[in-house]
Amino acid sequence: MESTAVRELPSATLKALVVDRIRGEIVSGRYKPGERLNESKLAREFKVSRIPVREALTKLHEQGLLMNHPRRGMFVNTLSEEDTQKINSVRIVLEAEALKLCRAKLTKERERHLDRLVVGMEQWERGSELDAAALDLDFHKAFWTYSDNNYLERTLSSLVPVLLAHHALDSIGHELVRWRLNHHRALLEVIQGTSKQTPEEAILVHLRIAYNSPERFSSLACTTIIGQRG
Amino acid sequence: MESTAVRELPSATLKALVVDRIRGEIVSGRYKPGERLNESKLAREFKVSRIPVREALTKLHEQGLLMNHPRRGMFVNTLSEEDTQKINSVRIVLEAEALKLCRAKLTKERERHLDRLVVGMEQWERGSELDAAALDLDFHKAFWTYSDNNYLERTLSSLVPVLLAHHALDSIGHELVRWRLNHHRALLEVIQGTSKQTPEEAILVHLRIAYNSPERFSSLACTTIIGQRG
DNA sequence: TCGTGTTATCTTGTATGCTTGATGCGGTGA
DNA sequence: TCACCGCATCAAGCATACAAGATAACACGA
Repeated sequence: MESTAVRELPSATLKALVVDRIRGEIVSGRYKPGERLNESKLAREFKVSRIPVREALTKLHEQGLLMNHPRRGMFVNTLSEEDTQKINSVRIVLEAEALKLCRAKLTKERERHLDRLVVGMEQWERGSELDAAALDLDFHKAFWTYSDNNYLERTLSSLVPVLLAHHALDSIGHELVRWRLNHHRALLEVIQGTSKQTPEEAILVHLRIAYNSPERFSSLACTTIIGQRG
Repeated sequence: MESTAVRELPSATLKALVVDRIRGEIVSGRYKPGERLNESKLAREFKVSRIPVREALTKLHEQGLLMNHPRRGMFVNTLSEEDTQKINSVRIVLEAEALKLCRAKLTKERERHLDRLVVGMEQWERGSELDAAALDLDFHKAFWTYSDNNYLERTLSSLVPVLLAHHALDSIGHELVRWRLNHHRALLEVIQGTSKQTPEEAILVHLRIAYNSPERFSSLACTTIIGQRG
């Protein structure tokens, strides 16, 4: 257990370092869903006291990566199929909104930046799935930012990364990852206004590449029953 | 300074009590926007150690009620006009979605509950503005819950209460508060499907009662310029 | 008089030790 | 044999103590 102590790069605060470290362990799969995280044990492991660890755990809890069983401890959150669908259902609404706003506020510079990100993804070859997830997230975060509404951005940032933390993209296979990465070109076309799809359609198609029924807990799943009012 | 110690009602954890207490002080306006909150001072005031206070502050920070200037302390967040508009712009999208879902998942029992809440608001007479805000929030939280998507509910819960924490309803006058409370009947009719308004229209009208241009940073503000695609 | 460097002091960040509540095991009785 | 009660054990919650960064005031020099 010669786990590198956390003090290496002297950064702002130990808490932040521990947060990054633990998140990394979860995302990379070393801490598995359902596993219990012991404060003292982590403190010994990271060579810090329990306080920064404790605060890091509560932060990750707020972000939804951990479950808290009071006076019992923190557990790595296990995301059920329904949870994933519910998150994606909210995501559809918010990302569609972000696409519209990004389209309305687009500048040449922003367009170039988004294009660079898309090209980067199209050039992805046989890299690791983790890299793919990172590239994916980079693009999404970029157009969230370009919505010019930082609350929209913040909301999406607190919602979406959890999905990627559970290896959602691992199991869908290499060619699907490839397809998904390429599909960001379609999103960019929506932003540029050169697409025939509505933002809702585009983001729905985009999510369907990696998930089953991502719209299941959204109003899109109800409109056929209820009528076209919504 | 005879501030009641916090140990009165023996609840789950001191941290939770301190969170509620501080949030109350902010909402009630005793801690003013921009004011600095001193850990030690609060600890003495509440007769607890700094740890629960510290953790409470970080929690309120995550919720957006406080700003954190690292190694400097926590400050009561000051919400600009733009911030309010940005939050409301996200809120429109999410609450419209919640209305649609609630409509699709409506049961007799839920309908009765929502109706009771509306009646309660219609009977509000010359109570304090704080009570009005509480009633308001109760109704909204109810139909968030009835969307049957707890992630949608959580997202709204992390976004909306901040608005009410800054006396947004104080300055709009008694008759406007009355009007706003009564307008929840319109939202209920949307949920019941007996309204001629779309959910988006209804929630937009609803927010316009208390706020200026709540849609300013949403796609609704862009459609007239960009076209009817969105 | 103004600007800069130094220091005093305050406050957050971190460490360690104690308390309390929860869990699980073993013993006892039916 | 099974159910229930008590006790040992352990980890989270909390308190106290220490360290380090930041601010602001003051003094000194230009």
